Amino acid sequence: MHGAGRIKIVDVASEAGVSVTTVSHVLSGRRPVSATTRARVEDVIQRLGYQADPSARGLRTQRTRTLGLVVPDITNPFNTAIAAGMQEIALAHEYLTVVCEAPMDGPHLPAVIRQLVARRIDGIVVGRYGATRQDLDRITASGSKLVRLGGPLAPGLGDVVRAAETEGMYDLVSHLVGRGYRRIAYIGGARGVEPGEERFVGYRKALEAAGLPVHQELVAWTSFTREGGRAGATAVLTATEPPDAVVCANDLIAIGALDTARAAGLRVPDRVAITGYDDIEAASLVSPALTTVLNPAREIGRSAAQLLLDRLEGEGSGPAREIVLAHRLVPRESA
Amino acid sequence: MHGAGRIKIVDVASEAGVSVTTVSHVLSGRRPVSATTRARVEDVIQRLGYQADPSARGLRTQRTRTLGLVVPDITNPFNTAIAAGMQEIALAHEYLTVVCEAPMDGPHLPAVIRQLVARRIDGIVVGRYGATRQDLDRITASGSKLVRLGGPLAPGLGDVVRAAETEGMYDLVSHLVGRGYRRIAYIGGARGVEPGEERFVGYRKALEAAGLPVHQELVAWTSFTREGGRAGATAVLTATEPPDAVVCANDLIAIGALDTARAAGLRVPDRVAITGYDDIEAASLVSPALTTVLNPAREIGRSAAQLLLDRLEGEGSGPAREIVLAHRLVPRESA
DNA sequence: CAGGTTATGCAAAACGATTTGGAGAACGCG
DNA sequence: CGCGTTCTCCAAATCGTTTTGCATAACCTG
Repeated sequence: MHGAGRIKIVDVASEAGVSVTTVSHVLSGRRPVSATTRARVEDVIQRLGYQADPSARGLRTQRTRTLGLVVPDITNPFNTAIAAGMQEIALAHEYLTVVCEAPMDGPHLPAVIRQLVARRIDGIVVGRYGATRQDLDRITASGSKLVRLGGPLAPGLGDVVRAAETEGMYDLVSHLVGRGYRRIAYIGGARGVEPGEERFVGYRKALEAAGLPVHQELVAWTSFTREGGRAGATAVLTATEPPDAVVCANDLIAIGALDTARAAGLRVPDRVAITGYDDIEAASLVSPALTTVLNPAREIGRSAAQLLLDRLEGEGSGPAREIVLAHRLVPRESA
Repeated sequence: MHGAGRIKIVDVASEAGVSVTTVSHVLSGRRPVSATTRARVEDVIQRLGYQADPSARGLRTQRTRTLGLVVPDITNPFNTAIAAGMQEIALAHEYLTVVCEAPMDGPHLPAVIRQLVARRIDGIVVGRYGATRQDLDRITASGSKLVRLGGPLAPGLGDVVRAAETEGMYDLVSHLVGRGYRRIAYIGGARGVEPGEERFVGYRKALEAAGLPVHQELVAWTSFTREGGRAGATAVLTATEPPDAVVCANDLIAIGALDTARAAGLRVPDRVAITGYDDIEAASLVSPALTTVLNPAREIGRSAAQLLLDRLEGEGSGPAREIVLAHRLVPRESA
């Protein structure tokens, strides 16, 4: 019924003919143990399948060997790819990863952070959204290590991992220029939303570098949805001198733009090229398949976990660090 | 730095002028406490923001107040929707949810299960895939509660939650019949894979019920991919007497079938209707948008968590239970 | 071989909660 | 008023580790 006789460290000790102290030391390596003793103990551990009780260990060490990830939407594949990356690194170090959903609407974030802190989660990765200074402070004040996904690098707010949005868009637009496109329009999502702004900067810089002007009538701001893409595309495609390419701030917008182009009878990419950003699954499933840019989400997760583990296993303090990861261009049919 | 002075139960006790025992009792309600004392203690708890240390509590109670979900692919939105549903219920009971990825290839599953069991996770939900009897036994033997997503209801193997695949497909095909389609083809994924087989049964039964024959030349078996859909559609659409509708075992197959139809110049749904199954995000993004069936993943997660909590908080034993959830037809443009 | 290191292992004290056997107070009843 | 019940609350034991102060044993070094 109730796990009958789960073996404990004293069982291992007596079976191996040593004290529990010694077993603990071969486990942690905090004090030297002779090679022969160590071998005997390890053999017994193996044979009995001993695993330290995490609660007992946690009580003593004040550590849970657990990493947390907080995201606004757990069903978004980006976020889960980040989680998968974290788990990959964490499991190798015998850490568990818990991913928590804290939707943007309402005060979910503080509540979830409180939960994680109360649980003594060793390291917490906070996704990119409205985390207040107070929320983040609560994490660091509790002794948990913090990594943010994006945002400025500030002392006392943990390390940062982010993707090179600006550079990714720069590469994409340069790619289009290289393929001969000259009048390149831009459809952005809502103004002022961080990743979107950075992408727009990349767009401007790429045009600049190619000696092309930024036509005001060729940039439209809408929302990060398919509907927004439709609206933006109508605006941009009806310009007095229409564009030969439309780059969109994300894939959903691009799919909307595809709708408008199809409705208008414009063949893609022959008459007009359309590109997305993020490489969501649907990007490769629509037709023509979208040329887009891949967000290195899994790699972001790996890096974040590694940063946390460095702080936890190695020196806890030290200056805040930032890791910037490159995006990857994914050329497909739509350009 | 290190959480400075986290308050413990003795702090609460002294502040409230009672013993720690009393505080514990008002927390657990295992022994009566006078109304006035209870009020005073609860007030102090509130004011000081006391939260019991989970390790200490876990050490004593042998419980972690944590639920686990094991899935083959964490980036699959189905699986994360299940996780979201679990978390919704779990959080309300102050339980945490951890979701672990154990890919199908290789012996990941036993390793992950070992991890969870070693961590004393109170309840574990195992997704639908090759879990051996031995894997599952390890869970129940450890004292953790088990819920499986699909599979037969067997004593000693925990409770089961599953979606009504057969009925879902039955409804879909009946829907087509109701709209006047008569020669309805079927493209299945690999033979012998459980959910696929059940869906095929639903297809057969629906035709039967409508008094329509199952034409052998109108059913094709391929793989659960877009490529499979293309191949299956070519086979089925070139039958001597072509179908007026093609139902596919999942959305990816349907998207592939859409490709073939488009390539052959067959307008959808005018010349031929095409339907999917699962309602992945892309189903609504392709054009024409796919008529499909929604897998109640979030609801599955909720039910699974509820089953576990029932066992954990209420009576632990009792006969194995099974919850079957209905699918929901999502009519869109492709039919 | 004396004296000083270094290796090795033990016993006991934490860690912070829950739970149990009782002690003392309050109360009802004859 | 005496006695038994019921309310309250307390002190102490317990959960399974890690860690620290010591006691040996083993090993150099001159």
